[in-house]
Amino acid sequence: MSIDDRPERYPFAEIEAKWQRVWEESKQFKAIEDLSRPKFYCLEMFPYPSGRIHMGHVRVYAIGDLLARYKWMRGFNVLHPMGWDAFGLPAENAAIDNGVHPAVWTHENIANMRSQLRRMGISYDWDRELATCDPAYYRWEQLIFVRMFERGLAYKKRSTVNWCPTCQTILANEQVEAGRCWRCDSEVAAKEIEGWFFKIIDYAEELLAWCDRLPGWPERVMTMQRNWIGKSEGAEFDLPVVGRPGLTIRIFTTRPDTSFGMTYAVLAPEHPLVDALATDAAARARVKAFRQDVARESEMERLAADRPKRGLRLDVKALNPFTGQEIPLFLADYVLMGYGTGAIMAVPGEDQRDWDFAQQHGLPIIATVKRPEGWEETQAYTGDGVKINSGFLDGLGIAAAKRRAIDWLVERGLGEAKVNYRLRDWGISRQRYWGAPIPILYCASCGMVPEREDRLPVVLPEDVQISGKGGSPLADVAGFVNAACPRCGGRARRETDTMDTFVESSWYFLRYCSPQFTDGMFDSKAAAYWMPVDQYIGGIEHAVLHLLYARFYTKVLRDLGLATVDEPFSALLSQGMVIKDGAKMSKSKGNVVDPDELIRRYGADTARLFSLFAAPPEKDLDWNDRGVEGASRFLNRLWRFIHAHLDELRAASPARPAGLSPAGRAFRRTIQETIQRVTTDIEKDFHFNTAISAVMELVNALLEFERVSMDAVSREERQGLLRAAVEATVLLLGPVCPHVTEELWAALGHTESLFKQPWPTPDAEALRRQEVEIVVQVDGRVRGHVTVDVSAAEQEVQDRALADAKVRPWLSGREVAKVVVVPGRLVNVVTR
RNA sequence: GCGAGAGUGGCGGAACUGGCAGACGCGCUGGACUUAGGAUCCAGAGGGGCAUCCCCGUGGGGGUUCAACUCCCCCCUCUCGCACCA
Repeated sequence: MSIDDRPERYPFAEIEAKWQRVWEESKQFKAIEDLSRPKFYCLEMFPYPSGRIHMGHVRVYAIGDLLARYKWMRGFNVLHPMGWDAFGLPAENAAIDNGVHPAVWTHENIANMRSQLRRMGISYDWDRELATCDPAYYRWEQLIFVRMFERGLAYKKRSTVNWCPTCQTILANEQVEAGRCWRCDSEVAAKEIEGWFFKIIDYAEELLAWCDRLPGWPERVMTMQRNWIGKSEGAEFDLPVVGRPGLTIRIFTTRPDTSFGMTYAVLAPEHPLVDALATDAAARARVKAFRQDVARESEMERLAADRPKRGLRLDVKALNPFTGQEIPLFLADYVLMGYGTGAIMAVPGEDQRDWDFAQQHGLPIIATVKRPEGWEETQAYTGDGVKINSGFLDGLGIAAAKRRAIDWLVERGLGEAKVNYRLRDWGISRQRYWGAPIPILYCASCGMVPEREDRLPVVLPEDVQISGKGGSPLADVAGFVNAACPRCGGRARRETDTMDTFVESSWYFLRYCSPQFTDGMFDSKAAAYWMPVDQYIGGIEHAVLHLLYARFYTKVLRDLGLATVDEPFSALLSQGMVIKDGAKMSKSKGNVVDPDELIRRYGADTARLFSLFAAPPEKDLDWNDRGVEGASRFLNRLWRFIHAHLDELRAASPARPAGLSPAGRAFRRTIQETIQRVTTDIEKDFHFNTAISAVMELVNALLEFERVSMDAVSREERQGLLRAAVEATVLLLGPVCPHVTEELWAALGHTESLFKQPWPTPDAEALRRQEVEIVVQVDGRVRGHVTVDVSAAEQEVQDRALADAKVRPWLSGREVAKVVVVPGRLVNVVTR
């Protein structure tokens, strides 16, 4: 007999389909702007329509729905939308593999995933659904691109970029993980190419500053963003090249105080000045060979930071402006062209990398900071101390010496204070088809010209051959490429790169505020009402990718006069991965759980219950099929109980708080305590797992009370309390298991939806205890328990504890040195 | 290497502000019901000592305290992020 045929199971399939239909037909979760009510914008990261939802989706959408429904019940006007991050490479790959057009493939996948999500019974306002591949969506992104272009925030440059040979496109820095493509894991190569960039560096300072002003974000994510932005303060100044008047090398340092210890200087191998410095043919040949060497190596093995540093000594020397001494110049692979000025002063005494290099090349090392007592010169010293061997800086501390050194440079016109960021501008050009076209044209007479706003959108043509063989597929579409110049009307060529799909996901949360708006990106009134997102939920993998881009784009939109918020997401919940057997679910490992199968066998409510119960949301969730059984058993038990007692429950009148039996009073307190616990678990730190375990305890107590109360208490009291407990259980469990609870709510005789009920609040009177159990310890070990009146004086509690029969033997023959009384908790008797 | 986080039963995980470690669930053991049990119900259960009772236990070592999973110091292990960023 198969599991599915068990007659004991409640009819979840029927119930779930029924309530999904009811909610949809009544448009129960439709969000309408209403200034008289507090709003709550609950958003989960929208999915890429890959074809099927996976367990990670089940988890994140279960979390989001719990919060959304909870907030509904708390009286908030909730916006809870869903849509599709619909542009992207997999659609193109599917086209290459199966000959299906990316648009067709994408729309089929959306239809399939939409129906899967509907079967989960999530409280979305489906009327706000959007897909980013819709021209009605990306036209606004193109408009913003034009505005950014006009302000210099979008620009084109030739540069060395990250090239994914498999995806055949540029990647942004954020999309390279340890030298590999974030999507396909191929090794990324350096390639010199022209591409479009967004000037995110202009916002580096503000993005960093707000990292301290978003208390609703996990510290972990903020730390990652701070590190990614990588602000460093220091100075930039010129080193004159000896014997070459007018020729100087600009360097950046965070330690201008160590300038007197500069014993050589280093340029990045690709530094543009190298050609001017290597004058004769032999020197040029050496430089060329060295560059090739470095290029080959850095492609092969750049992961090991501790590999030996390679260097090439140039024939020319530079001048240390602080000491007036000549110092050798090197090319070395440990200096990067992409950071600072691509050249450094080397201070081996106080920088470990310079120290390593100096050791390998026999270069002098000078200490410019006094070492602590017992310091052995086996490595660079990077700690604090007093300046030595540093001319006018001697005797100063490091911080003061930095300021003095910068002043000195400024006075002589040699340099200035400078702030650098690790963050680079966001490369958004993709040499691929399935993305939003960049609305730029190239005209022989006018040059680079943005498309006229009244001609937007630049629609992505559908009749395209996708071969996957390099180059932008759009370049082969004559009808797309050849166009009239927006300025002079002459012949022009369209840009054939498309935008990074992270651009679409950088503003979809704004579009949800007014998804059908046709006069602009979004209706500013609607956005002013709904924004910012009050709770954003998504995976940690976007800690710097999407979450940094979205913050940047929101600030750009604000500065363009569109958005009214500084930050898009007030609070962020980063949920952990779903793993099984200790590993991330993947086809190759054969440990994939299919949500469809799960819902078919157990129902959506069970799938949601287990997803929320098995682990707190920020931790990885270890999927366990037996655990799902347990969740299912719990719902069945509740279902059976309510149906077995339906007549009693329906007939019951609320238990009167006064005149309850002691057992009844205790049970009533359990109910109220559960309400309290569940509420704080949800509100305080999203600990849904403990909230659910509290409800499970209530159900256990309910079954127990049902067993023992038959003879112990009056019929009226029993039925009233059973009803109170059952109603609390159903209400508290509603946001977790909405279908079965809605059905049970109706079965109890209610005619209005469970999700229109106010969230229960605990009765303070019932929570109050008359007696408390006090732990009695002797020398820190539990030896007994006494029950005392809550109002008992400390002395009385102490006397009772010392008199307790279990405690007394531990005191005989010992002298009581001290008694610690913690009111309401414990007594600790310290003996000598 | 730098930065962040985490180490608690056989497993997932609880434990408020320092106050009974192991809630809840899984698995396990025993029992009931049953033709049957992979359903359901009841009971048990960190490890050890025949045991009402006691000892030992939150990665390891030290410390503070009447009292430490929780606070402080040192060490070990694991996960994640960055990876020569001057």
